[in-house]
Amino acid sequence: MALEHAILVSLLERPGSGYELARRFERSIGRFWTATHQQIYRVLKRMEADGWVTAEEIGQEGRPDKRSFSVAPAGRSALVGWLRAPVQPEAVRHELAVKIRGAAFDDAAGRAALVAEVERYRATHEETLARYLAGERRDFPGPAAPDAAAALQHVVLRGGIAYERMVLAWLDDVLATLRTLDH
Amino acid sequence: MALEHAILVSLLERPGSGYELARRFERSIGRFWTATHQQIYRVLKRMEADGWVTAEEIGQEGRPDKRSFSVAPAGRSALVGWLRAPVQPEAVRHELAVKIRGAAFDDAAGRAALVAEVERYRATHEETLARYLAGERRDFPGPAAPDAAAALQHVVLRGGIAYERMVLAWLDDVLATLRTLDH
DNA sequence: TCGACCATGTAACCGGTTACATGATTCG
DNA sequence: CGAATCATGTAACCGGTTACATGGTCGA
Repeated sequence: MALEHAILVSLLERPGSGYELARRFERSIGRFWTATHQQIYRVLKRMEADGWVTAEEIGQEGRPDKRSFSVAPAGRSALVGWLRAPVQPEAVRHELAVKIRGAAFDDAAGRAALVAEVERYRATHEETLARYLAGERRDFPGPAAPDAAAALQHVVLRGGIAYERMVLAWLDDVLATLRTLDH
Repeated sequence: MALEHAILVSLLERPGSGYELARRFERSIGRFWTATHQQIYRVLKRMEADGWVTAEEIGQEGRPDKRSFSVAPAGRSALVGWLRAPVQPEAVRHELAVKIRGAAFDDAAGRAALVAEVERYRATHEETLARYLAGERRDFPGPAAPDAAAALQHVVLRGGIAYERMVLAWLDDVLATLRTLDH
């Protein structure tokens, strides 16, 4: 249960509305923690009630009003407390790996369909990698990051890039293995 | 929702009781799909009611009886149907990445504690990699896998190994970055 | 005018986690 | 004699997903 903490980090990096948070979760934060806007609004409401965040009403012309959230002192100390707690081991859920082992119990036609599906899946990871690399060129062009927040954002992005490269290499291995079965 | 399917794959590879399944989820299957015994018993009950699996009562001397489950034809066709459906994109949940970005909002003492925590975390991944490599030497010593099921199990294991190596390299990057901040 | 985007929510459901429970055997 | 392992569950809770809802603006 760390959606609260992911939201706190994002709001400390820059205050914003629930909608803006949802968009950040689609982009940068979503690399390592996913959340839908419904979930974000619900958690934000609880965090506001607990005094972790405060909202500022911003009237906009030609746009619906938005409520911009900032982290309150209580939220900041809740985050620091969590930061210093032990890291929980990740719960892995990799559907494709289940399908690959399951392919042993399908016929050649089914395996051919899986090859096509893995190729499609591989293309989405190729796109993700390209997006990360473009983001890296845009946000971290210099030799070293200027401040702590940027340096840490960069190392997390490098983790995403390393993950995507690993997945692509593994998917090539998977495709070669699947193709060998029905040569 | 694919715990059913992970169970079907495991039971097709070898029939077994709920307890045995739970142990397999701790070991091999747990690499890419985690489940507790409570969850497994619940799902198994539903699968039995749906006719996806059948149970055989096995009386054991000096041990409680066990119910060994096998995949029924309906379960097999349910699995094949699922195998041919598109792969859902993975939902990533990486708590450590949230903490690393959060470290920008803690002080030097907090970051030092995080360094120690990352080192501990790194050691657990080192152990996991060693376990995978030992399993690979034990189960796949030859040059090529004899049958489809083994070849596919091996490629999934290679994925686990590649993942662990990537994580270890990234954690070294993280540690170097954290140490640079407070030089 | 129609689709895309801005902006914020409610409600129902379901799967996963945590806590609790039982009872036998084997081994040090 | 106590800890670990075998073996199977129930119950409560909570977080995440899916579906539904509203209403305005901007650009093609």
